[in-house]
Parts: sequence; structure tokens; C-alpha cells
Amino acid sequence: MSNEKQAVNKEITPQAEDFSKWYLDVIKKADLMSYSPVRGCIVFKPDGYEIWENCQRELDRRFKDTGHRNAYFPLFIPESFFQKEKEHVEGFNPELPWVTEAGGEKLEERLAIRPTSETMIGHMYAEWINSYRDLPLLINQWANVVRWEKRTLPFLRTSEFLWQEGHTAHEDEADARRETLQMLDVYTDFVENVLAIPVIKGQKTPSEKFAGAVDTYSVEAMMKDGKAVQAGTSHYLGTNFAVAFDIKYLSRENTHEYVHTTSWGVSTRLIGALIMVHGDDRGLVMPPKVAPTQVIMIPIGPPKSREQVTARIDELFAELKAAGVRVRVDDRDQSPGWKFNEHEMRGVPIRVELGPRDMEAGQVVLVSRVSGEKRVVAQADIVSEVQRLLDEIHRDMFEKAKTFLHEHITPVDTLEEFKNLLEDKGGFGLAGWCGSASCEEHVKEQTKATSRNIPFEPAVHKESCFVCGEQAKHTVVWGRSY
RNA sequence: CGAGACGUGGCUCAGCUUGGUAGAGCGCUUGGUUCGGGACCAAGAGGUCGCAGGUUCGAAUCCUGUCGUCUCGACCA
Repeated sequence: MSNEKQAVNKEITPQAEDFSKWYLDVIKKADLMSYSPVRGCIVFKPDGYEIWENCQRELDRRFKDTGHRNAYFPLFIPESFFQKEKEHVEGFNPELPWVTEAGGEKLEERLAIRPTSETMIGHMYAEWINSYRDLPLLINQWANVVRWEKRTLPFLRTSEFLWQEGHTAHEDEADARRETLQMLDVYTDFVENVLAIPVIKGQKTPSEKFAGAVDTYSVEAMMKDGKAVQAGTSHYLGTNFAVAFDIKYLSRENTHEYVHTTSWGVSTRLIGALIMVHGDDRGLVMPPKVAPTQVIMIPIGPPKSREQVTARIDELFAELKAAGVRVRVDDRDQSPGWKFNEHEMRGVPIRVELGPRDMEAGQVVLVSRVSGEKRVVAQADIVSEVQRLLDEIHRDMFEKAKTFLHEHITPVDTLEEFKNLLEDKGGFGLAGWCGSASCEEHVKEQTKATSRNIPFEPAVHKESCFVCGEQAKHTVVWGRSY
């Protein structure tokens, strides 16, 4: 079992030296994206896009399993729609791009390019919903949205991004709230069991909630630099949008009632998150379940033995492929060492080496990207061994990230302690909060950190607010975020 | 959107102070030798110096503007 520390990739800035530079180096080297001619917009290159396709596949199955169906709504939203929900318009106005002219003529009404579709969908739901028999209405949309961000960062915050937005309508509050929390669970399941990213599940404070929501919930993840990324979010919208768009149904008692709606979403920022959670100084580390390439096969040896080796590799490749493994062969004319580095940079979970020695012994060498462990297995067992190792890698990655997360959530009693925490160790602080927005604001001014969420299951319960000292209403996770 | 830094072959950068028409390493192409952790030899290709103006006989170099990237700040799902 060789796992000696080898020289790290010299083309990648070490995380410890400059995390943000490391991130940009890695996505560049791993060929995930390209900057576009338009500010703040990126091109998803095939490897980057395929990660998203794999996320889509996993999420879509989960949405369907919970009774949702996909639909597609227009990209353009009439200005008047935004005026109907006050908080919503205030929340999104600063980042809306507008279409004011088309075909050389000025439009009668400006059209916003959607930042999210609550308004458009609210408008349509008012038309579609008449009776309690039409409920619940469970729809999801896969789409691109635009938010004119002042400060962008590839994947994590771009002006245009890809996401899914679920929009549901229910008879009553209880059913809508059930949906809201169910979808938060779906996200938790997906992020933890597919992306191998542990999350903190909880509720947003009022000042951090979605513009137009009654309650917002989130799953929060921690990057290796200790900053937070909101991995997914689910909102109970109450009757806010139902009132604004007049979405009413005739109840069992023959009365007109407003529906209760929810919305929930995850976006391509998850790609940024998984890079920052799992990546190391040698490059990407891809969670097996979304890795574009799960197994890279590399033939070893001089040209004389090459023909035999490649022939055998082709056979093993076919077996893995038939078993549903995303496998590729790297038969380019490069040295093996070069290829090892290349695919490590790209985060491929398993490398399979096959050389003359293995040919004689009827074996192959499997190498795990995450641990570096080499495992010699019989060629006959390649499919089962690869599948087993893929599972192990997922578990290793999740456990590693989970340990990191828990080691970097620190209970604090005072703002001073929290400041010191951010300066020294980093990560999240867990502290009591009285419930006032002014205390939150004070934390932000002093530390640039915000409340991430009120966890459902905090590690400790705090009695007093770490800002004002009053009786604490909640124990809250605080941290700087992307 | 404010402050600062940076834009030169695909990549990393030198050249700019003191204007004279562009270089290195890596990568790429071809041929050959190699191959269990970034191989080697030889021969090649490749840049209107981010863009637009201006100064000048002459601009990568000086000036102005603009666009883009990065860092910090303001704003924000």
C-alpha cells in the first residue's frame, strides 16, 4: 500500500497560500469552464457541464419520486408582475436586466429576464387552479436565470446560471410546510449522498430569508477555507404570492381560499461547492456519483508490449462500461507519469494501471484519487472491485468533509470570541441569538459574517445572545459566506 | 458600484523606467528513441503586445478613454 507524499502539482497554487487563487487555478486546469466575452458569465465546458448533467439526473429522479413533474415557463417576465409582491420586487430590482426594445421598436411594457419564476408561475397557477381537486400542484422547472451580480466568481456566483426551481401550490399551510421540509430533506439526501458534502440543515433568520417568503430553510456547507456556501434552499411562501396573483381555489366547503405555495432550488453553484469542499493541492477531487469520468485506464509499458496491453485494456474497458461505470482509456502518446498528474488534476476517482507485470500476473492496479492508496486486484474481479472502491471513495470523501465540518463549528459566547475564532481557526461559530435584526447587523459590521441558519439540531444550546447578552431565542450558525 | 493591482504566442512571464517595430520556459506540429509518478533528441509552426483614440519621423513602451480579470470594500440568494 504505497501512499507516500509526492510532489504536488506545480501549476496549482497551494490552498494554504491563496485559497481563491487555488480555486481559479483548479477550475482552469481541470478544464471545467471558460470565461466568456460577457461580464460575469462563464461557458460550461464539457467536463463542467457533465457534472451538472449528472446532478440533474440524480435530482430529477428524486423530484419525480416525490410526485413532481417538469414544465417550462418563459424567460421574459412583464414588469407589472414584479410590482405585485412588494418584498419580492424590492429584493430583486437591483439585479434585474431588462429588455426594453425588440425588432427596432420600443416595447410597451419592459420585460425582465427572469431572476426566478415565482411571479410568472404565480400568474399561470391562478389560471390553472380552480378547485381543491387541482391541488396539490407539484411542478419543477430546469432553467437558466439571470441576476446582475456586482461581484462574480465562476460557478459560485455568475450573472447567468443554471438551476432548478420547484414551485408547488397546496390547500393549506400544513401541507405546504410539509412540502417545504420534504424538499429540504431531498436536498440533504442529494448533497450528502451524491456530492459527499455534509450539510447543516436549518432555518434562515428573517433578514436572510428569500424576498417574498414567510420562512426560508437552507442546507449550508463549509468550504475548505471555512467559508459557507448555501447548497440548497426551500421556501414556505404562505399566501404571499397567492394574494398577489389571486391564486384561489374552491374548497371542499365550497368557499374561496388562497393556496399556500412553496418554492425551492439548487443551482450550478453546487459545482463550485464540491470543488471547494473536496479539492486538494493536486487539483479536483470528484465525488464518484457525479464524476464525468469515474475510472481512467492507463496502459503502461514500452511499444513492444503495448499491443497486448491495449488489447487487454479494451476488454476490461468493455466490461466496466457494460456494468455502467463511466470509464475512459487514456491511450495518448504521453508518459504514464504525465497522465497520472493530468487525471489527478481533473479529479478522476479511480485510476486503473495495466502494464507488462500485471499482464503476467493477471492483475490490475487500482489507485484511489482521494487516499492515493494502490490496490492490486485480479483482472477477473475488476468490475466488482471498481464498484466497491467507488463506494469506498464516496464514503471516505463524505467522512473527511464531515470531520472537517464538525471540527470547524465552534461554540462561542461573545462577539469577541467569535472575532478571534474567525481570525485564528476560521469556520463557523455557534452562538445564541436574541432574535433582533440589529444584533445580526452588528455581527455583520464587526466581522463580515452573517447568520447562516438556525440549525434544527445544534450541537449545543446557548442561553444568551452573544451580542447583547439578552435571553437567546435561538442557537445560530454564523460564518462568512460566498 | 468604489479603491488598488494586472492585461505581451495556448499557459506562466521577461521586455516598458531611458520610444527604434518582440523574447524565454512550458505547451503545440513532424520524425525518431522512450514508457510502473510530469522522458529525451532533432527540425518546425505560432504574437497587428486587451481594445480605441492621442503624442511622435517612429509606441508593447508615453498620455487619455474603454473593456476584462484578480484582491479588498459596498450590495445581494
